[in-house]
Amino acid sequence: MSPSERPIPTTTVSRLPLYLRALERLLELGESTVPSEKLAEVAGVSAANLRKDLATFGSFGTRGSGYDIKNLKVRIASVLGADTEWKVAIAGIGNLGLALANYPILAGPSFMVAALFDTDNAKIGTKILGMPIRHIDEMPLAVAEENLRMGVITTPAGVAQDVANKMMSSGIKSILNFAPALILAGEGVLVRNVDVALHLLVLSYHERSGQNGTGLSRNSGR
Amino acid sequence: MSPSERPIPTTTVSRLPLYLRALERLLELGESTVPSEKLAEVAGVSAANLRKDLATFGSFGTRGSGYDIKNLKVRIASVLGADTEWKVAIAGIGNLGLALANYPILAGPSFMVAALFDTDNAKIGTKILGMPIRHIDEMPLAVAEENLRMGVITTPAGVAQDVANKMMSSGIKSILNFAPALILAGEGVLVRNVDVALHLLVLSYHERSGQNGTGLSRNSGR
DNA sequence: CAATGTGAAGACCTTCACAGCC
DNA sequence: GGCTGTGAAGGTCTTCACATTG
Repeated sequence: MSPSERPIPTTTVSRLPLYLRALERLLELGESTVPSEKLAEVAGVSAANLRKDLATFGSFGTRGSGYDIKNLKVRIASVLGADTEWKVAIAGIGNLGLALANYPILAGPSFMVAALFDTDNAKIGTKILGMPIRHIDEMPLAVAEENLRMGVITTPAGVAQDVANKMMSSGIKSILNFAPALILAGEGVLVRNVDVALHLLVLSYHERSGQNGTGLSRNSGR
Repeated sequence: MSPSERPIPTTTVSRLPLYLRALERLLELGESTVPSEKLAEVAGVSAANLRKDLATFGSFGTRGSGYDIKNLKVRIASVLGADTEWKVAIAGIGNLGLALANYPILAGPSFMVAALFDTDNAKIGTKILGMPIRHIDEMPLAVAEENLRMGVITTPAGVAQDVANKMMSSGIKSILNFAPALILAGEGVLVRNVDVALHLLVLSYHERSGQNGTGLSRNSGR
């Protein structure tokens, strides 16, 4: 448990998960070592950018041969906190909430869906994956008792801010918001918006104004 | 149909949908005009940033009173192409694909789910929202015949690139990828990754390294 | 000799601050 | 007077290019 490294630029942080993915793919392909050029290509960034990113928290390449994949993977995972298991709460158990509760990655080593909340009395008490759907008013207690650290909002837009407020006042500082609504976050709280409509509008601009993409895939990060 | 304005920086494009959202909220509140200061606050950006963004494609504020909300909304919608209806195809009709097919925004004025694809014979032929689930091999034909312009990938990671390739070779140039996989895009193709795991990893870093957020909500864009 | 790590340069983006307009 | 639109300044991020190292 490395407590706190030197602060890393947000642009870099948003690319680290990409590198993790790329490293995983390379491992699957049976590689054990990789030069920045290749890793950058798989991740969809420039080699210089990749090296600068890695340099912000250490230097663990070998000149002449590149990076040891397993080693780098462990290192990045540690920086990101992916070596810990974070307990995630989902609020709003409709189609999307259900889909996410069953999402494979959320069942991976780093994240675990540990609580489900809704306000619909017809749903409360029902069990999903062995977990009962609880009323959202029970959130403060549940967060404290079960050490829930992240919240996912999959409610309708109208109540998204209320739900976010409830999460924040319960002590949750990291929120992933799927509701098509702008969320005002409190001090020290990080909200990542995964707003499908917003993404589609960016794609819409791309369609409207002809092809101007570089061909590289970009993440919603930032 | 304004054909092609002067190119707009991607950072600006990724904020325009936020402004659209903010303007909608202000309209609901009964406002009809708004100064940059207020609009920026609702959208979660700085006032100067907002004004610079708008300046990239025109100038339609009124000094002394601000912006006419309806007018600005129409203007931004036009720049983004949100005044057109884009037909969206969804590939991978599992929990997540189903949830998105039923997603309210996709039923809004700008986007319309017009085709569903899968490879599971048990699902093919089944109707969702009146639409049959078709085999993914029918995609090239469907894209051409029905003028599908955007693709949403909600398949397992393992086949995501194959599905993306199929979309691209069918002529789709705008892809929203929900699969936890890196997608290599062709020339002129824009892929937006909505990778839940990637977002959670960024949140994980935030948790790990203590509160360093500004309190402002940021979108996945870029 | 191949490939990293990194100053320096360059590109891009945001903020500042104010002239100009309603 | 209030507020936009915008040059100029300030920051931040990315790319370049190369000295350095295994």
